[in-house]
Amino acid sequence: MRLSRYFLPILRDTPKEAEIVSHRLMLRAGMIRQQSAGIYSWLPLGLRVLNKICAVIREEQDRSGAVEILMPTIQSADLWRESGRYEAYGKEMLRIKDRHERDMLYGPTNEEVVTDILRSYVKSYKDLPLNLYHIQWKFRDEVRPRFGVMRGREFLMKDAYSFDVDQDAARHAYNRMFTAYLRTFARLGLKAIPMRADTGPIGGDLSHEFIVLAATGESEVFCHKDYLDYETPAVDTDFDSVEGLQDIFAKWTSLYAATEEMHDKAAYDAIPADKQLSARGIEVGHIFYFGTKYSEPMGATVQGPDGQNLLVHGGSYGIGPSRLVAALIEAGHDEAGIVWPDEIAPFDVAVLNLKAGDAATDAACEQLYASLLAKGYDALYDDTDARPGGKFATADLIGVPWQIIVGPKGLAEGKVEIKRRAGGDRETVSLEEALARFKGKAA
RNA sequence: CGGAGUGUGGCUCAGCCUGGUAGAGCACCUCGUUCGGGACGAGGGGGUCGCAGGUUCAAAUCCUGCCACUCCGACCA
Repeated sequence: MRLSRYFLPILRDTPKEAEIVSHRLMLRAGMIRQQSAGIYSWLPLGLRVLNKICAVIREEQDRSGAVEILMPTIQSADLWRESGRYEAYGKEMLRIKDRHERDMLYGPTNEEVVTDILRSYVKSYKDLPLNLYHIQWKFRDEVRPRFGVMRGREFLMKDAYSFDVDQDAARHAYNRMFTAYLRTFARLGLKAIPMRADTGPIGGDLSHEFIVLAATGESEVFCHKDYLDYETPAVDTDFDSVEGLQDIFAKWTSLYAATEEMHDKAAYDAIPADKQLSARGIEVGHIFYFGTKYSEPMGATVQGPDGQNLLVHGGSYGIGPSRLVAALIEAGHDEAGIVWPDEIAPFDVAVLNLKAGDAATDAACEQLYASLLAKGYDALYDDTDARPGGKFATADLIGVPWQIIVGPKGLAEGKVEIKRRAGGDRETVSLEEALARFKGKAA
């Protein structure tokens, strides 16, 4: 992308409403624009990051055996009356009427819709297990939205729904998502610790929140320090192995870890003092097993081998990609701006032309830029006539992991500079070497 | 929903107390000089002062009501 043709509205001043660092940086880097309390437009840079996060989530959901669908944002109140939640949900649910005065709502979650899909098509135990997920915008009319996209009213959510013939099978489905979540957050460069959680209005008796430790987290959390050193389940994890996944689950739940609501002071005090970890945390994922809570009132059954109708056992599993953008910034930033994990950065590499208009620097930059594109990189070419200092500041602010700095002085000796965003290490190399250094995105 | 604030050009803010017909910096446009860590000079464009009503010869400024947004708390798969 040529910066001169892109839409990147960088702000030099920090908008006054932003209190926490992720919100400030998202506004300054031109990633989002607030349209209303807790409701945001995603600008090109923000959308790139959001899409990259979704791509990682999709890969790990697919790997675990979940199947992607897409359900609507607007739902009929009738389904929610069936489950009993139309009355139970409260003012957080945005209720609307269509032109025929029919009660509709903007979905805060999708258990009812997905259960309706399941009961309509799935009639045999042979069709289970099944896990359907989608990535869709949700709306919850929070009393007090805050912290930018960290706690918005409208937010993107990946929600998966598992269906199984009995509790044991559902337990395995739960472990699959548990494992997929460990892998997803690790790939995003986050240390997310599963903690026993309250099940809230969704109900059920098995639930974990995945918490990222961050100074600006919304809740207080307590856990055993050893979790920080636990290894992420491998890429070749067998998601069909009941024992294998149960082992992973057992290991990752063996030590104490709880949020404030579930905190057991006695159990925490029993941890050796040097292993106690009390910190603030951001909830980035939440998984539930809720049994027949929805299948029973909504009549979702399959026929078993003996011809009997069995109520389907369900679970639901959520990750908030839009909140993750903020969580990643909270976890990765410095004075100059955002430091993304390489896989999530909006651009892989930037070419900074320090003197646009100079024939030699233009030619070298064009060559580098074309080469990077040909090798599959998301490359950003700053071909504007901005001051060099501004170019450095912009590239650092938006967090481009690799920056190739091309100016007339260095070029006179055939040299360019390669800078690593994280840590700021710089290296002067020949133009040829810079070209060779970036071998291809897959490599 | 309780408490506290804020609304003035795209952004950050001054002006309000003590009414007199709107300013600064950044950003933007033009020209020139520049260009290796957010340049400089000259010229220029852009504002229903959140909205409505009231007081007054006169309202960004005073009064009333409303709206929006922010922060603290309660709330929150």
